[in-house]
Amino acid sequence: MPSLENNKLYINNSLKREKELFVPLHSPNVGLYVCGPTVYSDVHLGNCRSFITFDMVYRYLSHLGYKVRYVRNITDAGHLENDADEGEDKISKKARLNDLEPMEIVQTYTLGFHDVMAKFNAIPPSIEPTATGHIVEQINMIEKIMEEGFAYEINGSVYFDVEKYNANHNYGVLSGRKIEELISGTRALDGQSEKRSPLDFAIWKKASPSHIMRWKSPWSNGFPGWHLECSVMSTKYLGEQFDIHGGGMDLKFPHHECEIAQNTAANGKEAVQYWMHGNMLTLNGAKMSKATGNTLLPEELFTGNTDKLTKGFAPSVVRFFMMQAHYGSQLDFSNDALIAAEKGFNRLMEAYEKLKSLNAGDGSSDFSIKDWEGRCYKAMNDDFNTPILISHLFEAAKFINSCADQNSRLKEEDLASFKLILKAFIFDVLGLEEINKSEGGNKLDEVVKMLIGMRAQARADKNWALSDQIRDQLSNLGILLKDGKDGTDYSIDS
RNA sequence: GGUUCCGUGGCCGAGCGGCUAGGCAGUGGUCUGCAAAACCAUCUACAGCGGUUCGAAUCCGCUCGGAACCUCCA
Repeated sequence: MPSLENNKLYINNSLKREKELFVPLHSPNVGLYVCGPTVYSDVHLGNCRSFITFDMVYRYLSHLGYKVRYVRNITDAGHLENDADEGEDKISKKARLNDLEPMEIVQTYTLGFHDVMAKFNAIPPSIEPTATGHIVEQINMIEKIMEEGFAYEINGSVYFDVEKYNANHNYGVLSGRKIEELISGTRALDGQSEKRSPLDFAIWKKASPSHIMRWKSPWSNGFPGWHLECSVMSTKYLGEQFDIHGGGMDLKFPHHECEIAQNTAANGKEAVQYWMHGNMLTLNGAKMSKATGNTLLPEELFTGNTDKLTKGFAPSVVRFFMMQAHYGSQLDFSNDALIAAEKGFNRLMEAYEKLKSLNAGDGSSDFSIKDWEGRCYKAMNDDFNTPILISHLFEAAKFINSCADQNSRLKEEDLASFKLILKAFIFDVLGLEEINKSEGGNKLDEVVKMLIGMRAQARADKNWALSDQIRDQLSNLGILLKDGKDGTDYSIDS
């Protein structure tokens, strides 16, 4: 493993639109902020891809030896449903419709989110702050932005003055949008707006009488604008300047653009060094979206209980499927692709299992572990190129199989480091998990081994009828026997 | 309409000027009592048309097709 000083990690910085050498502000400490979910309904698989992507990023940075403070928020207020003026807070609305406390909604879906993340083997962030837990800080930031002259109050609401900000700063640095085009492209200039410009966005909204979620502020009883919470919480926990900010591609504009404006307006400098954007998971060629019903819930995926799938898939298989594509590329979800991924995943895991019981050969090795390790790091250092890493893992699998068939060999010390490196990349970095062979506990394993023993005897007696019967009946149960040179192994179809 | 991006073999997906990943599926072998697994070998590509270059899937232009964002979204 390369040392922190020697490792050269390149990150595709969305802000610069090019790969840049990653140099943390305060190495070995790294600050990572990722936009979390709005907890007003179940997370779908598209949401999960983003979080799994940044889980991988967090894992790799940690693996390299960085001390990462990983902050991912829970949006539990302030997320308006539509245009800022008429919009209702999503959580507030859901609570009103179901006659529940907003915090009941928040609790339900936060727990659901955590449950799904755990199934995907995502490591919880170091800090998971909520918007409602940081109202005071948000009010403070609004005051600061106002003091700097980049926001104005009208009727108890406070708006960020985009045009004023743009006079000395660049509103559009991230998204590549030009303010003039934004103005001309704005629809619904129906004169209802109290904002000075349609581009301005709310950082504090006065609550309408029906709005349940409200807090006292110098301007009104109201609630914070959605974009504000991320600026506030990232600043609070990671400082006015920090290393990496991640999120889905769809958040680039306006959310991230507004975050940049807020931070810069309040603190006079850009907060984020490297912006990373995960691309969309599509279904039938279009982005997953609750609004259109084009979604897949993790639960449907695990159980196969949906007409979009022919069977259920283990969370690790789905994770592996996602890792086979680069995080920056759009990925289309399909049953066929999942089945192919599952087979590949199983092959990789079986090779890893084989490696555990591999014997070292004497003399030299037929495979340069050191070179191979270098290639693995090179792939990950090139903007977290997990598909390339996986291709190297399959190369390793091929070699393991060859050793198991005694066509190749590996000397003692190489074998030891091979095991360590492969384990690190499969489990620590990619975050995959072995699908438990013996779901019914160890007893199933023992029973299968017993049957394998009986079959071996039958084969020795040339009792093919019996040996095939054992094999076929196990096969019908989804237990596949695999005859190798050193006896019989088995795998269980999920 | 504007902004960002993409079109790779039967399918999924890397590569982003020369060395033409990987997985799944296919084909031919080896092994095996047979089969599966495993191993070895192997066939299908770079949307179209121009241009730059000694050389392009990779750069430039145009055409066609698709996506995300410009309302909420991971």
